[in-house]
Amino acid sequence: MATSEGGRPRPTVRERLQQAAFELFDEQGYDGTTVDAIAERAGVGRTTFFRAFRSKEEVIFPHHDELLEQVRGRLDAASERHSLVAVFEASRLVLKHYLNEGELAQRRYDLTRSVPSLREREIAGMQQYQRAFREYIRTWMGDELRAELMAGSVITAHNVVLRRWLRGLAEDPVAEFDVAMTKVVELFGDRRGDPGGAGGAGATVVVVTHAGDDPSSIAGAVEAALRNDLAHRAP
Amino acid sequence: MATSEGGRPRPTVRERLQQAAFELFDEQGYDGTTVDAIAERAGVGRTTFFRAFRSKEEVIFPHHDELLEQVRGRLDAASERHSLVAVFEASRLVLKHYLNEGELAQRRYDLTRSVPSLREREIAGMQQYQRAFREYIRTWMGDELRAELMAGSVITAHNVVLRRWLRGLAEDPVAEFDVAMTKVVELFGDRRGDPGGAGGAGATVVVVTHAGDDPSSIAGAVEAALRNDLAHRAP
DNA sequence: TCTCAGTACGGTACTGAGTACCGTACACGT
DNA sequence: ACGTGTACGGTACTCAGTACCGTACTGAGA
Repeated sequence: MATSEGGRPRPTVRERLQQAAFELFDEQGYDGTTVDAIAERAGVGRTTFFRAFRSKEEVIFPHHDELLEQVRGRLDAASERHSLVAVFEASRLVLKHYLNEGELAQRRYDLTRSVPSLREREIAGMQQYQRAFREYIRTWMGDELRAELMAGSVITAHNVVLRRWLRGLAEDPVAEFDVAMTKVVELFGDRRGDPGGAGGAGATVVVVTHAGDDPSSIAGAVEAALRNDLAHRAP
Repeated sequence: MATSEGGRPRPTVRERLQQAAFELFDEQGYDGTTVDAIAERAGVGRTTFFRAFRSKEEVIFPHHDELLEQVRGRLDAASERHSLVAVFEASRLVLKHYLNEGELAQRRYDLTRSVPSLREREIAGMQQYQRAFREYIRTWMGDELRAELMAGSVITAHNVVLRRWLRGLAEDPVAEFDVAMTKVVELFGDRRGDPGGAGGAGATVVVVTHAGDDPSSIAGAVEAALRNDLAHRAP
């Protein structure tokens, strides 16, 4: 259902609302657009809008809750032996989600940069990921402060790469993500005599975190990551 | 003005509103309290409330803007030679602000833990400090990612100590702050061959960051910091 | 075909935050 | 006494979000 048998799939109410909303945001700005106007352009009633989206902001952050659940699931499913890899895979999950959103992510980025309330919302959302990471990391790492610092660093590294991609500065964001995560590992996993340390660091981890992906892409990603890494290392 | 000559200083409208607001928050919760109710209990009109506070949330985060300005000022005033110390002093400024707030900080903490919208607000506020740190650090440190990670870590370390104090777990939060910042320095300032590195690490920095404080308290703080540090270091 | 239940939708009315505007009282300096 | 600024209260408005009700469509079973 929601797609008639014949021609192109008929957009759902939710999709029509989202389309109308972003059109109006472009034309009049976020604050200048009322929910009534969105519903009217989508050809539905105001009530229907609030049935499709819990709030006006949720039009812009549509799949946040599901993604958060996926992240938690990925972390919970990980065995204790591969905790660090689990954190990487989970944060990579977030990055890939944004990459898949494509244009929507870009438009949201523009909006969050210009509308303070949306920026707050986005930050708060990121904090939820950080919270998930933090709680998970703390279970395997004794040090509370250290776990907190690492969780924050994972999120930060993710955000740096994501922002670069959103600004069109990153040709291969996934490779950059691996480089960034490698730096995080160098920071946290490469300690002197620390017990409970996270094992090896550097390019090895890059390969491991690619485990769930298409094998043919691994070689290229590693190559790009190493090239990037070397460029940063010794100038 | 605003204090009559004679007995105790007459509370300003702003103070009366804040008092009334927190009373009602305790009695009925944040969402269950309307601005009308706050104004009524304070004995003023609704309009006056919005003249004293820009929003209902601002009753709970009253001096945020000023503090942010102080942080920016402290960073801008720092000479390039002591960048790391400037970051520490600025983040210490934030911590001390909360410590000085005393009971208000505790009540806000309780509220932010139970009301999601307030938690978002608090997180967004912290992000502004992080932004100030990030932009400052990036000017002296070439590496964007590294600056971002460090700024995030400074904020995180601050928050960990602050939360411990708010939960009544920290006897000497300032000393714990110094320990936490020392760990951050170990993480970021103690690199192998990195140029632009942040010089020495460890307890030395603790002394330096105390430069602006009462000299008599330095000895005790250093002693406490070292004791704490040793307890964490070799168990 | 009729009926019944579930669902999806629209409409109305309400609460509450935040804004704009106007009127007024009470401080001052002259 | 006379303006003048300022602080305050009141009214009326916009808009997000909620609650509730009525109705049209749909599909299963008799």
